[in-house]
Amino acid sequence: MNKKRVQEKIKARSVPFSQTRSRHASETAEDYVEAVLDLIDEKGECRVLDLSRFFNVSHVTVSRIVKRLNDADLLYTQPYKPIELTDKGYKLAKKSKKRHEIVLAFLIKLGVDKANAEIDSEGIEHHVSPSTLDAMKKFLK
Amino acid sequence: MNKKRVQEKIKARSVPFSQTRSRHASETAEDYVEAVLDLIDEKGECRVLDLSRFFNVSHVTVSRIVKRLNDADLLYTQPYKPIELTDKGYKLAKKSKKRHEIVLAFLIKLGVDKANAEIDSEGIEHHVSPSTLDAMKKFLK
DNA sequence: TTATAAATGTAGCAATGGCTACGGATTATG
DNA sequence: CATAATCCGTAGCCATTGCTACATTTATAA
Repeated sequence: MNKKRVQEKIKARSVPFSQTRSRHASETAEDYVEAVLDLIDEKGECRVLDLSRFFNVSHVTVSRIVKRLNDADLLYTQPYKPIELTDKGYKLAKKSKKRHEIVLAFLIKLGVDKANAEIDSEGIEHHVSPSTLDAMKKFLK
Repeated sequence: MNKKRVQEKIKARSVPFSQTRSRHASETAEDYVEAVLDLIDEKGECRVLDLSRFFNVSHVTVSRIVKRLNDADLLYTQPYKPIELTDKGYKLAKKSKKRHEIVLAFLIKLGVDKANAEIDSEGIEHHVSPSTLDAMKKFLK
């Protein structure tokens, strides 16, 4: 096999990595809108400090990310006020939450203990294609 | 429920996120040593440009990461020379590769098409606890 | 109402992982 | 062996996500 051909073969294997990188980019947004949805559900409103506790990061980290997601029209925030979801953010949150629940239920049905299933599902949910999600749903039935 | 109790409840849910963040930190290292192992296997040696093609990133990105992994004693590199794995790097690579293969085989057996299984397994493999990996192995039998 | 506590914002630092542009080193080829 | 092609290093930019320290705003309580 000549050199060019080898290089093309190597390049061809890069697709999963490019995809994974692009999924990483949306992870934060998905986690945050999902958390906002949960927190509003559970305590009536969502504050910067609630998110900071929820993710176990400093309030500064949260506040910066919230600002960005506000600019991305995923949530709505004003200084010293509770955080709310936009329509776009709400839809994304619902979708992420659903996917997260399916992955968690899937792992548990697969035989994983609850503690590990909760940890792993959080990492895995962002890397599940519609095709894999379907397969998990079928397995659950 | 009083305020303190609510805050503790929220904080308790942060564990999966902390875990996921710490797993993210080792993702790059695992991907790189695994790639080095594969590339040495396939073309006899591993060069910066091979990795750059493999991951579809610039050679600069690769070169910086390679330097860091060299400092972390995972691989061995000298200017303008091929990259080799240290013992520590080799062990990590073998372990990652094995885990990656199991996740991929698992997804395929679950009914996911090969293309999506390859993409998803790359993202998922870094978020699979030993417990989940065991469950996948059992499913494969 | 005023003092304190709690919540949030801002400034600024570090590490990581993207990039382009440029130049030096090495290898291949005529 | 000289020149071209390829490989790789360095400088320096950006975005993201951590952090501490300090300032400001809002809420609570004396």
